[in-house]
Amino acid sequence: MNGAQGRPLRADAARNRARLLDVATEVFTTRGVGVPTEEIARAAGVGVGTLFRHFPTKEALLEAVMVGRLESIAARTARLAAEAGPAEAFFGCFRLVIDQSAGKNEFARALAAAGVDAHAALQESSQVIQAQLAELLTGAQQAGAVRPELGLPELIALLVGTSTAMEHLGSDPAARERIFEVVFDGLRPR
Amino acid sequence: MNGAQGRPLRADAARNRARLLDVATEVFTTRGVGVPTEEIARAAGVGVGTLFRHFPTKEALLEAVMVGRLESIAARTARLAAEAGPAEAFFGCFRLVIDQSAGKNEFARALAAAGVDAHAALQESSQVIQAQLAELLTGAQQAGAVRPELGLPELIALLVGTSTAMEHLGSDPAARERIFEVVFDGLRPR
DNA sequence: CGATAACCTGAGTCGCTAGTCCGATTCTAG
DNA sequence: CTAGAATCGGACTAGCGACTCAGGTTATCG
Repeated sequence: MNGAQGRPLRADAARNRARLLDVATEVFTTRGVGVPTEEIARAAGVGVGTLFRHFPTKEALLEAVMVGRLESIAARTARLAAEAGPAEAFFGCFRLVIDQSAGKNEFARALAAAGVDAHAALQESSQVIQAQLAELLTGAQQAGAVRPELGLPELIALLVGTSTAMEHLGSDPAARERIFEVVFDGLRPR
Repeated sequence: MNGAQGRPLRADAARNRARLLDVATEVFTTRGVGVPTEEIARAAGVGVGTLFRHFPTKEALLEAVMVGRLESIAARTARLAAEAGPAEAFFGCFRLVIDQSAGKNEFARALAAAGVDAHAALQESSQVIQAQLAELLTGAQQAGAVRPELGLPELIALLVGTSTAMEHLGSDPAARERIFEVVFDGLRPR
């Protein structure tokens, strides 16, 4: 994550940075991006100054959190894609992305709203995932498991949409499953 | 909307109120709820004082905008439901709600975030629509056009999700149509 | 065990925005 | 046309939250 630029962080600094990221991920995900920075600093047991030393901007903190989540998703997706046939891999990854994306939509909005559409680091991880998704999609399409007329933009829109639908459903597992059935059946060829 | 309480508004006051609502609807929908109140007042050609005279709170303004949109949707839904068979009515209203809901999701969030979940006026219009949707749903299910295991919560989640998916697609009509096909096919019985 | 550079702290600054207040400005009844 | 009540305008206040800085603290190296 921290590309090991220049010199290594001092031990306590590295600890604080990691703690900050953990807490921020937790807080932003469960309570939204509107939570004040000071509260995150307190929850991590450091002063605001420390937070801003590591992440010069609230936006930078959001971005770091986002990159972490994206990288985690990319890793799991890669593993899953290697272990299953085209159809299972595709639908399995669809589920995975949805399950891992609680609150992620709000992040993306906040970042998009705050100036540049997406910074370099973000765009990179994002493109890794998009490439994976594209490959899964064409694989599943060639296997006859997904409608051939769909492209990557539609897939992404459906992922975001399904994620939002799940957020509005609370955590009733049966209802979630019904949503998955609707979407998956709709994705299959006529 | 303004339930004709007490005395009628003075002519200029009524004009200003309507203008304010129009502008707010436009601005909030296209640029999000973060736009400062003062900007809305200026765009409507009045001072902030006037805005706050008519809507004592920014939240109240949001709510008024929301109620207006909900009422408009409810009216169109009712018309459409009366003029078509169960299946056409159901799918037609689904489209209608999606088309009319640009930016509405953000409203709902903002309101939910700002204190009480939904105020009286909002809840009323919202329940009108929910009742309509419930009726359309069971009608379509009895006609065998929609999977019988789906309930109103799932339908609403799908509406919100589809709306979000559309937002992420820009305005490419062909792609929008493909999303509709996926969702509609998924809604039909196995 | 110092010496020193890196790091931490948190009160304070700055900018932004929701909401107030009252003199100035219409509208409308008669 | 005129009184006067309703309405308007927009400078002003209050409060919040992102970000800074002048010390005090601590890891690390020789």
